[in-house]
Order: sequence, then C-alpha cells, then structure tokens
Amino acid sequence: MNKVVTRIPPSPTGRLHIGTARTALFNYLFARHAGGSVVFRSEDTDRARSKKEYEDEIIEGLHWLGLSWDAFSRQSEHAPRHRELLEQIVAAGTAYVSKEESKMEKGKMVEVVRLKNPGRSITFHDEIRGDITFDSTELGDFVIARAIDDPIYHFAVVADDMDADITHVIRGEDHISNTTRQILIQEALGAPRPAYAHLPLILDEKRAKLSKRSGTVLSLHDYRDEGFLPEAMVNYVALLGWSPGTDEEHFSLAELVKRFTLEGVQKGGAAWNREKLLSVNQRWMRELSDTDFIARGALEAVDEKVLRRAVPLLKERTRTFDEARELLSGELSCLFSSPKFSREALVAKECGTPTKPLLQTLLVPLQDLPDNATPEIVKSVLMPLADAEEARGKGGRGALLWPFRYALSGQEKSPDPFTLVSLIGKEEALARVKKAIAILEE
RNA sequence: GGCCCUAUCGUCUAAUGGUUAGGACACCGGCUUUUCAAGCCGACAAUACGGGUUCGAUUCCCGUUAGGGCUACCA
Repeated sequence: MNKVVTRIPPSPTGRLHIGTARTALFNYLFARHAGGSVVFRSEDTDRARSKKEYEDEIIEGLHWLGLSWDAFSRQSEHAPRHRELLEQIVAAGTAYVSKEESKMEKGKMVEVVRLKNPGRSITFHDEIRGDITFDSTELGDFVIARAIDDPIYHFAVVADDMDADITHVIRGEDHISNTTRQILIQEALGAPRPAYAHLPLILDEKRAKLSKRSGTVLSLHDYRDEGFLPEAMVNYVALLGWSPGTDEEHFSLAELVKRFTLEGVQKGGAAWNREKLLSVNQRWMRELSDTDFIARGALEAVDEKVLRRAVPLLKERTRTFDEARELLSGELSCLFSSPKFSREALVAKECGTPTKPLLQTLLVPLQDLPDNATPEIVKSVLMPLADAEEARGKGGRGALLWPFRYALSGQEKSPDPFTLVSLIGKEEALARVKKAIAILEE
C-alpha cells in the first residue's frame, strides 16, 4: 500500500476561515495517523484576489494550531507544467481548443479549452458516505482552461494532486459535485484516482450557512486575539464532525493524531456553538501552570506578585484571556489599587449591630495574622467573628462579612474577603478596613 | 428546476437489529454561600414522518418532508 499523502490547499483570497482550518486539521490528522505526509499548496491562481498577506496569515494560523506539513508549493508556480499537461491532452484528443469561442482580450487571442466529455455515469467511493454516482453527461464538454496557459481550478487541482502523488483528498462536502468533473479530467490525464472523503460543513449557530452575516466569528485569528488557546480550538473543531466513538472529549493534537479515523467522521453538518467552545477553552486554560497562564495570556499588572497569586481566581472566573484581562482591570483592580467606596454600600446589610464596631473587631485579629496567610488561614481566624455575629444579631454573618468584603474591594461583586486579604496582604487589608471605619465616623 | 448529500435531546454527539436510547455544552432546580463566580448533586430533554423487512428496528430498504451542496471561462 502506498504511503498516505494528503493536502492542505487553501486559496489566499481571504483571512483564515475556521472551516479552512478544520479541513486542514482533518487532513493533518489523517496523514499523521497513517504515518503519511502532508502537502501544503497555496492555490493562488486567482491573481486578482490572491494576496501574500492572506497566505502569510493562513500559514501562521495553521502553525499556531500546531499543524505542520512536509512540502510547500504555490499553484502559480506550476503554470508551465499545467500548460504542458493541457497541450498534452489536446494533442491526445481528450480535450480541444474551442476555436469558435475565441475572442480578443488585451490584444491577445484567447481560446477556451474544453474537455471532451465521454458522457457516462461516474461512480466514486467516498470514504465517509460510500459510493456516489453522477451522470456526467449533463456537464457537457466543460471548460478546463480560459486559455491554453490559464487553467481553471478543477484542472489545476487535478494536475497538482497527480504530480504530488496525493492519495487522499479530504475536503468539504461542497466539493462532492465537483468530484465528477475532476475525475473526468483525471482520466483524460491518465492520473490515478485518489481516495475521496467529503467532510460535513460547519453551520452557524442557527444551523444556517456560515457567513459574515450570521454573527459567528469566522476568522481563526479573531479567536486567537480574543484569548482562545490553540489547544482548545483544535479540540473543539476536531469534535465538530468527528467523534472517537466514546464519551471522551478532551484531546490534545497528539492524542487526536493517535485516535483519528475517517469512520468517526459525521455525515451531517455541525452547528458552531460558541458556548461549548468557551467551555472547552476554559478547561484548557485551567490546565495551564500559573506561570504559563500569565505568559500565554500576556497578562500584565502593576504588581507581578499579586498577579501571580490571583491566577487561581482568574482560572475560576474566566473562559478566555480577554475575559481575564477585563477582570483584572475591572472587578479585580482592587487587588492593585485602593478602591473608592461609599458609606451607603458599607452599611447596606446593617440591621441590628452597627457596622462600625463590627469592623473594629477585625482590627486586632487582622494585625495578628501571619504574613502571606492563605485564604484558609484568614478564614479560620476571621470567620468565627462572623459566626459570633450570626449567633447574636439579626444580620447573620453578612452583617460583618458584607462591609468587610466591600471595604476591601469597593465592589458589589468580588471574590470573598478571605481571599482578598490573602492576595493584598494584611497591612493593606488593615488600611482599607481602617479607612472604612473612618468613613463611618464622619 | 435538475443532480447529489444529509436527518438521535436546543447544540455537539454515543449506541451499526435486542440499552430504562448514554455523555458533554446550554437551560432549570437544590446544596454551599456576605456578593459574584466556582464546585457538588439533581431534573428536563431526542431517534423528522409514513410504509416495509424482521420475533425484534435509532440501526436495513422505499417514499414523504425538511435542511444543505453543486448546477461559472471563482477557488
């Protein structure tokens, strides 16, 4: 059996699309699983729309996901070979230059090349869907080149796949119908027929065609910039249309390579679901070490030490690094600078015992706390005070804990006061509680 | 219109003739809780429809319906 060779043939006419990324991933997984190789081919024959910057972005994005290939080429570089092949089949009579359609373009005579269609039924085997049969007659003698030196997509693809010894063409379902004409071209060229596998399409959240209008973010780089981990993108996208056949859902790229088979590929289209992606991403973020979390999220704060200690909090509360950055500059800004707060919010939970004396009971225990106390230690020392208030007053623990937490954070919503104390340190905590007491004295 | 592909909870999916149709995400409820999260526990929720085949169909066949793709001298 021949060594497996798959291909990743994006056309650099736009940003890296999540659908393109998924097709690339499946080609990569299939080839690597089989110990085969991958060919990257930039389909840049559409001169007007192809741009180097798009090509760069596509390559960079696929590398970011962790994909790699063993050969790189640009379709535009194969022009002489395409012409040679075209002339060859015209000479052989399986294609012809359509003289009656000739026209002048930019002072040059242009004559379209058509394939002589034998007009019969074509059956090919799809590795995912089984045998598929088309009647090729309806295609007629279709155009395979705008001019002898200007082949259209179908011809270029077949020629390039032949020359690169591609064994498996794994692509989107939108190419099923195209397969017939490509097989006809293959036969004219005397090229071997590769195995075909047509992947189900990715649909938007409402199960409609993916489009800019759908509101679904389509560009892989936008996900990267928003703070999604490549591990999560690979994991999520692999499971969109593929399943290992078990309940397992957490896969690294290397694990996917081990497990991937075409039998696990779904036939029907799969709807994109951002919520699920978010949850997959959160799981991968949580698996990062604290150091990696900061580095990979490019997180910054005025106090590196506090930031470091706050990572568990970020892991608990955020699903992307954008959310982590937002939390640091918003709700958690109180970790890095003394918050402003209002008297009203401080006494919001007051009923029974006045807030001021309650806060005062915290001062000595706070002062006696060891340096670098963990949240557990802080809690073990201070919670009894809240319990005591609960036992005696109407306000419950909240009578003490609410103003305490608010004095530390200046926020209606924040982590618990024990965690805050351990993050900002007892001196700073003391200062903030004293400030709150001062406000209550006014 | 023609040709082709597809069809299990809201979503991603498992189960390839025999299961109380399983898991995950979301949603809802409870526990915990000063708040917000997180965590734990639980509930809700599907074989599109109609015919066959079979002792028995999610599973095999046919039809209907619905969705999708192709129908370019774009890729």
